[in-house]
Amino acid sequence: MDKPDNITNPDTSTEEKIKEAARIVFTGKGYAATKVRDIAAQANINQALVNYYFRSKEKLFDLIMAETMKILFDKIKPVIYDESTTLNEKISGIVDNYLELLLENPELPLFVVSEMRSGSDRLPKMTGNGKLFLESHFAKQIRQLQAEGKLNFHPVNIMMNMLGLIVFPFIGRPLMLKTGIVKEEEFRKIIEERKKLIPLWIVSIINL
Amino acid sequence: MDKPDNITNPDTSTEEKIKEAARIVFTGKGYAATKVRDIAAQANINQALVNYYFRSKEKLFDLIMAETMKILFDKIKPVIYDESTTLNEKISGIVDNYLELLLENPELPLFVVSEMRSGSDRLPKMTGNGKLFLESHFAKQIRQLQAEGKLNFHPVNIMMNMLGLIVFPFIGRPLMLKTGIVKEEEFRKIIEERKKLIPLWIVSIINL
DNA sequence: TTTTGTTTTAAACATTTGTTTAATTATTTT
DNA sequence: AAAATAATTAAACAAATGTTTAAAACAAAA
Repeated sequence: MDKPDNITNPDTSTEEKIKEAARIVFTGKGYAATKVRDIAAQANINQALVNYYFRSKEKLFDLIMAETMKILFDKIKPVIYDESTTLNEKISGIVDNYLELLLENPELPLFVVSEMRSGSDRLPKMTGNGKLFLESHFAKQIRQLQAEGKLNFHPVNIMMNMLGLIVFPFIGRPLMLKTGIVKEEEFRKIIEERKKLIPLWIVSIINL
Repeated sequence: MDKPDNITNPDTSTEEKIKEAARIVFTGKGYAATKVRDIAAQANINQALVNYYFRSKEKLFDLIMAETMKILFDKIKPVIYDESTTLNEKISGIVDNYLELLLENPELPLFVVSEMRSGSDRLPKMTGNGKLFLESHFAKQIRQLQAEGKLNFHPVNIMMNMLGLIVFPFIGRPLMLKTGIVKEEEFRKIIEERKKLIPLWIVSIINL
């Protein structure tokens, strides 16, 4: 019988253990606050192995960041490029997919935006992703809406609102917990509730 | 005649210069990425003076963070405690006040939430601020709404949505600029537009 | 003016932290 | 089994970074 945790199994290989540990520590604390020693400790391996497998802290970070961005974009790409669905269906799809993903990875939004500060270097090329969105069927449907005069504001507001409503609870979660405005147990329930509500809200906003 | 930039003028005193420089660098890059040397350079003073006036990087940071939180809370306190205004008026007041403040200080939201990560220590007591909000007239009016059965979801959603709609554009700004979804020049115009729109959106959401 | 106290400076210091090295152990190849 | 290659380790290294020091410059008081 095959050992499921064989050395050849990439999921338990040292390289993969380091990547997974790096993902956890980087997304939890950000690049600057993360020490290579933290990653080694999290992975339960010798510190030198981090450099042995990934050359440098920065290279490892770039890898994690690129993978993270890919996860985020892959999650909506099929939805926004689907030419067979209505705008409303796409909105529901985006909300569902993202809230599900974020419930599993609550630190992702804060991780991405904190590393994307104005003056920051070490940023992956994002222009491609921007184009990818602007050329989507979703974007086309919004432009359509605007062309028909059914939109009373700048179309980018739709994007801002949707992302804001989806993502903000996760970004503000530590703060809301800290201030006692929300309790830990309620949070998940509230997010589940929002899965149904946000699409209604967005549509209501569009048709205002 | 008095010199406006006299040595006794607290605005140009060394201590104040350091504080202002620290505010700029901390809010721009976060605690971990900020070097004491960065602050000294930004303030055009000798590095040792930072420790001379503020003892340690951490003490200086705590001061800046506390002042920042105070600015943020002072900005809405008069609005949410005003017993003579309607809920809708309060919403408009909050949106106006915050968007105005954030147009002047676009990095504030990202600064606050990045330093408030789940596992982070070095956080100011926030329970007081939470109470401050929950005891406000604004919170009372929302509970009232709920008691009358006019609210079809958890009341905290109102808070999440309002803050999300106000704050997210500033949090996502670097990313949106980077992806090319928004151009620098449009941003301010869009925010100005949102001053009128967000209150409408919130009210529409509440009454859904 | 002399003295005293405060502010500023350059340098040194100690610690943290990313990276490298050289030796050891484990695995693969011949 | 022997040789070669790869993975792992503990230690060392070098650069960075927060903090301290001791002297100099400056201002205030006597």
